[in-house]
Amino acid sequence: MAKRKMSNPLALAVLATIREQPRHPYEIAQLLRSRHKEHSIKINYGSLYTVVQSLERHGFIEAAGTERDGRRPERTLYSLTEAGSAELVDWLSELVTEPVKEHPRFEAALSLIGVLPPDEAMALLERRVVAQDAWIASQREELAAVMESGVPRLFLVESEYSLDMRAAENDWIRQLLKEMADGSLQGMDGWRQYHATGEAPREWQELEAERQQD
Amino acid sequence: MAKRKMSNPLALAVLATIREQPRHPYEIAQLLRSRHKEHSIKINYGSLYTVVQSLERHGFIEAAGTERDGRRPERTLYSLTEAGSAELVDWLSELVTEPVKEHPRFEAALSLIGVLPPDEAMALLERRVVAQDAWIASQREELAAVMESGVPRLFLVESEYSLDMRAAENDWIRQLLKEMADGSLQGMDGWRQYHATGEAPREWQELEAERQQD
DNA sequence: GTACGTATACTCGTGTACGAGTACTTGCCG
DNA sequence: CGGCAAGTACTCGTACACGAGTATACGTAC
Repeated sequence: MAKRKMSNPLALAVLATIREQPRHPYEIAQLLRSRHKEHSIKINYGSLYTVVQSLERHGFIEAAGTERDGRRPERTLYSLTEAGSAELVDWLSELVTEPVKEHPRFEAALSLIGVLPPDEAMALLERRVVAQDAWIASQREELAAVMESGVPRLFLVESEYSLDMRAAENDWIRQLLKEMADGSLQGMDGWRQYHATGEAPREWQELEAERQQD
Repeated sequence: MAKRKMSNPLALAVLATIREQPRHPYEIAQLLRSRHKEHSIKINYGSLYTVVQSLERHGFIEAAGTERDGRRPERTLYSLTEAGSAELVDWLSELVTEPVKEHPRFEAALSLIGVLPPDEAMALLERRVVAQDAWIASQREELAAVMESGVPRLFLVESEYSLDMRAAENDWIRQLLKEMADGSLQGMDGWRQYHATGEAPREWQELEAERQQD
């Protein structure tokens, strides 16, 4: 499949808000923030204007005149083109359907965790769990308050998703810590030995040699 | 806390491999790939050389001479500096401890899912679940094979993490689909009405007006 | 009426990711 | 032994993210 012309999900959000009615960039940012979308989509002014220009260059939006509020600077209103409407639905459908390989920083950290001594690593993982439990609790309260105010859950699914995935991660880490502590995670002995002596266990070196043969 | 000088986790991986012994960039890429780190850390030649140059500029690594293999081009070996060693441990510790706000594309898609008609959205989510179940199953087999070959689980935790988080996401989506289907997800009626009439339900418009007052 | 803080609206220089390319060597197969 | 494909080693031009800044208007408080 051909690559998409746009890559930043902020572009998708811009298309979605313009689809409702023509808008100018600053207003789009305000609207996305008032809907608390900044938690799921990065919203920076620099990126926003770059994205708007790129959407226009690709024919997904077009200038639909200017307006002004009092004696403030004029601002350009953008409206959605037919191509833009199609791109919005097509790209959104693709993102809903196709899992994308992301590279979370925690996953990168896990892949290098052997660099840290075992006890140190476990202490840090415990701190992560505690910090994340606190964040999860406070976000659940905030979410409950927003639902209390009448916002339908349909508009909060991404926040629920984020929260539940963080909770799932913490469950996973607790299980990992348990297996590290009771030694059932294979490799714990070698890990300790490596940090005690500075030498990788012989069987690790042999494994590495084998893998580089592939 | 001051911002880090490096931002790309690939830099962390470079530091970790150079810490074992001095290496040249192309070899670092080969080594990371032989260890299957490309699943958790993006490895592109262009990025790699940029990251190596940046690490050198910040004093985390330094050129430690050149070598050549036959009549191939000479290549520069890099070794870790004391600052680099400290940065490796400090940055890795931070990534293990501190949850980072990421913006997965699926979360962005969820935040705009109302743009799609409900039945269409549900069908797409079902396809995602199916595709991801298949990926999870095939990755579990691959993981089992790698462990069968003797690689300790310590070197596979990031793959286990990735798999288990994908499985957790699928469980979450199945639950969401259930609540969408039985109507217990608040907002389903309004969502259907919106796509049937093209008009947002009155109570949604009133809510939005309130929220923009904040 | 003035001062000042906040809002509105946007820009630009810098840093960086990276894809596709370059140049040459080596090894394998016919 | 020669041709060719793959490997080795790296580069560069382009695209874009974005932080911190700019300029001006407006509203509030004294």
